[in-house]
Amino acid sequence: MAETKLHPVITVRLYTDEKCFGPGVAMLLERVDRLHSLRSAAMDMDMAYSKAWTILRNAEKCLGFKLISSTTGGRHGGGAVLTPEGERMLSAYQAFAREIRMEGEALFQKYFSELPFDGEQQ
Amino acid sequence: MAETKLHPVITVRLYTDEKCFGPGVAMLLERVDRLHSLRSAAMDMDMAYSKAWTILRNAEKCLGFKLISSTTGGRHGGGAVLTPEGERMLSAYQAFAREIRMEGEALFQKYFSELPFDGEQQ
DNA sequence: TCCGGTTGTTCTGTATACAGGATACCTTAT
DNA sequence: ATAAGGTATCCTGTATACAGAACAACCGGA
Repeated sequence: MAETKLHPVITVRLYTDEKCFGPGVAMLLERVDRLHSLRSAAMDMDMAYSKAWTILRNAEKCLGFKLISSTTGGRHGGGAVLTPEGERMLSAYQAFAREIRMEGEALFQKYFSELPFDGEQQ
Repeated sequence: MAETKLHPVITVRLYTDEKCFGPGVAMLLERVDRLHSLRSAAMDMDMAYSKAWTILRNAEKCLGFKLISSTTGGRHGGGAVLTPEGERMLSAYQAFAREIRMEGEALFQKYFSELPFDGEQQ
């Protein structure tokens, strides 16, 4: 019945009082860094611009500093790039999440390898 | 503005094709183990019995084996206890999640300690 | 002076999640 | 018999999340 083997999915979020940084913000920042536009970033994730904007605004408000720097108008209508703090935030989060997930794979073996999760006994 | 310091929250879920085991199921199982009743477990979590039942049913269907063993009727109306597989699943998940979270605390220090997340520069 | 393409912001309709009710069944004790 | 209390299941109203529309502001270039 199980086409894919049982495997762990580890989600990393950063909180203060409320949730302020998670996979969604990280994906957005990564795309803003690449595409220099919040609109393009949202489109690339099949996400409404308004939602992307709300997510980022909330993260910034909660963290207390700006993650992206935007300009409106001009040659191509404007755009957005990461602030220095946004860049550091993103790379720290990505490295952190990657290492945690690696650790997770190893620990999963440790705790779930000898369990009877192959014999489907219903 | 940030009353609580920035800190990581790490969520561990187990998937096959779909999500089948996460913090919710684990909390339910822990309470079933303690209270010998799914109804009491749900009440203890301020969760509707029907939702608890649905969550467990889904987890069992997805994993391919039963997590709890129920009896109906009798002296106290019936009850539920963990199957041997349910017990092993629960303790493996709890140990796994605990160790991942410990690891997460340490890695958070490593990646986020020297970052300028104290000076709120707006 | 208008056009183009982006940001900033709000609003609305909808889809999904969830709480809680309603009902049937089950078995021991009274 | 019947009461009691839990399991098993479905159904419904609501609340939250989200997609997408709508519109103003902005500014370099034609």
